[in-house]
This record gives sequence, structure tokens and C-alpha cells, in this order.
Amino acid sequence: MKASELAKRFAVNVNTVRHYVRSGLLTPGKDASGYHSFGHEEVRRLSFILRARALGFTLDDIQQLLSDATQGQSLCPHARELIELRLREAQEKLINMQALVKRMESAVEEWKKLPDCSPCGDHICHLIEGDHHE
Amino acid sequence: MKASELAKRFAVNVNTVRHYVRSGLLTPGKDASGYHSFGHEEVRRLSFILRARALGFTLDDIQQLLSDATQGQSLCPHARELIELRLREAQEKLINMQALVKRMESAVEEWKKLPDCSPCGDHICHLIEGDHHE
DNA sequence: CTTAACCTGAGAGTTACTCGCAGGTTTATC
DNA sequence: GATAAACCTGCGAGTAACTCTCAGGTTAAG
Repeated sequence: MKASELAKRFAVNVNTVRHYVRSGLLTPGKDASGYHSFGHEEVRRLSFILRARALGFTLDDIQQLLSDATQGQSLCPHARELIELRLREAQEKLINMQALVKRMESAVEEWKKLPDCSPCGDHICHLIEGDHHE
Repeated sequence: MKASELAKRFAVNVNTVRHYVRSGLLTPGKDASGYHSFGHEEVRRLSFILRARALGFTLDDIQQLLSDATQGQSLCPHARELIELRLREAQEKLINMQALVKRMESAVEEWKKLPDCSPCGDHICHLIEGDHHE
């Protein structure tokens, strides 16, 4: 199976597959003319990668887990540890995003009440510099 | 005022100030020995940049707004247009983050009920590959 | 006068792709 | 059998917004 076929099968960009090859997450063989040759094992690995990615693991995490696996170790403890770390990070990021969206939404609302202005010696843009979102 | 003093005054990393200089957001003068010299104008610009950044504008947006301002134009219409765009993007990102965090939280919960395993021919990690989060 | 502390620009590293390129391969058409 | 369209390859660079490191120059302290 060639890179483009694999990509189509999983509905991902061919460049994503190539990116995974380049970063060592996938290690296909080569056919006579130098084309990648993905077998069952690689299909399974890509499936694993996409699942893990959807659960918030980084590509580096996934690399570590796959390398645990090839050493025959149980990677579950490692996976549990990593997902809790990534979850904490994601929760923090989520809180920041929520606050940002709120700030943006109130700014848009407030700005509706305010007229346009021109930059003068005192300010660059009274909308952005104003005290309505402090 | 030198870069490090400006950074301290706004409680940002010196490298952030340098980054803004490098990307043309700040254009300080130079003293006799080649050190940056930030005046009132630059202080005001940095203040503007940080406010705008906190409202979700990208550095590129801010660059555009500042360039509107130096041309004496009212940048308010532009600012209103940009913030609505960035708000829509942020809302979408927020929704994705919420979904991700939910997926991660249920995975962590589900995994608590499951034992560790070793990789075998059928799977790499039954936690990640399992159907409990479909 | 030396040394520590500071400054500079430039370059690389971060994340996870995505795109473009030059050059080689395969397939289809004439 | 020639040619062209449609693939494939590795590699380099671009994305956002910093952050870190480096070598080399400057200044303040002892």
C-alpha cells in the first residue's frame, strides 16, 4: 500500500502520512522503485496514532508509547500518566480560552455603543485602549 | 529607556520586547552605543500591543492597526472587523477544546475500570484502541 | 584593570502539520 | 515508442508567538 492509498483509507492528508514517516512514527518498507510500502503493521500503527491524537496525546507522547510497545512492555501505565498530564494542560488551556472568548464577546458588545474615532496624541484606538474591558 | 527596563515596566519577558522590535511592532531609536532607546511613543505602542493581544488580536492584526494609525486613519472599523473574525475563530477553537477535554475526561474515567495489558498481535494498547470512547 | 552584569542581532527550537519543489516512475494515449 | 499526465520521493520552508542561546560589544563595580 502506497502513502496516498493509506491516507485515503484514513481520510487524512497525504502530507500527514509523510510527516509521520519523516518523524519516525511510521516506518514503511520500500518497493523496487523506492516507493513506500505500508503493510498491516503500519496500518495498525496509523490507526493507533490517530486514536491517540484524538485523545489529546502529542506526537511525541505517541512516539514514546510506540517505542514502549516495540520493547514488549505494557505501555498502559505510561499512557495513564501521560493522559492525565495532557488533560490538566487541556483544562488550563480551556479555562484561558473561555476567559478570552468572554473578553472578546464583551468587547464586541461594548464597542457597539461607541463611535469610531481617529488616532490622536492621547490614544491609538479608544476602543482597544478604553477602560470598558478592565 | 532600555529594552529590559521597558520589559520590567510591563512585566513581560525581555525577549518578547525584542521580538516585537524584530517584527517591526516597536521601532525604538538607538543611543550612542547602539542600545535601544524607547520613548513615550514606544511605551504607548507597547501598551496598545498588550491590550490588543489580550483581546485576541494576532500580532499581524496589531501590525495592520498600527500602520493604519500612523497614516492618521481611523482604525476602528478595521478593529471591529478583525475582532469579529478572531472571535469566531476563538469560539470554534473553544468548542473543539471543550469536546477534547470531555473526551479526555471520559477516557480517564473509563480507564480506571480497566486493567493494564501488554501489547499483543491484536492491539498496541487496549485503553487507547478500545471502543469505550467512540 | 579585571570581572560581572548587561546589551545587541541573528539563529534555532517549539507543535503538527501543510505546501511547494525538483527529480524519478508509472500509466495512458497516440 | 514517444510523450504527456498523473503519480511518487525527500527535503526545505512556512505557520504563531514567542523563548532560548550564542558570540561579541558596553558599562558599572571593586
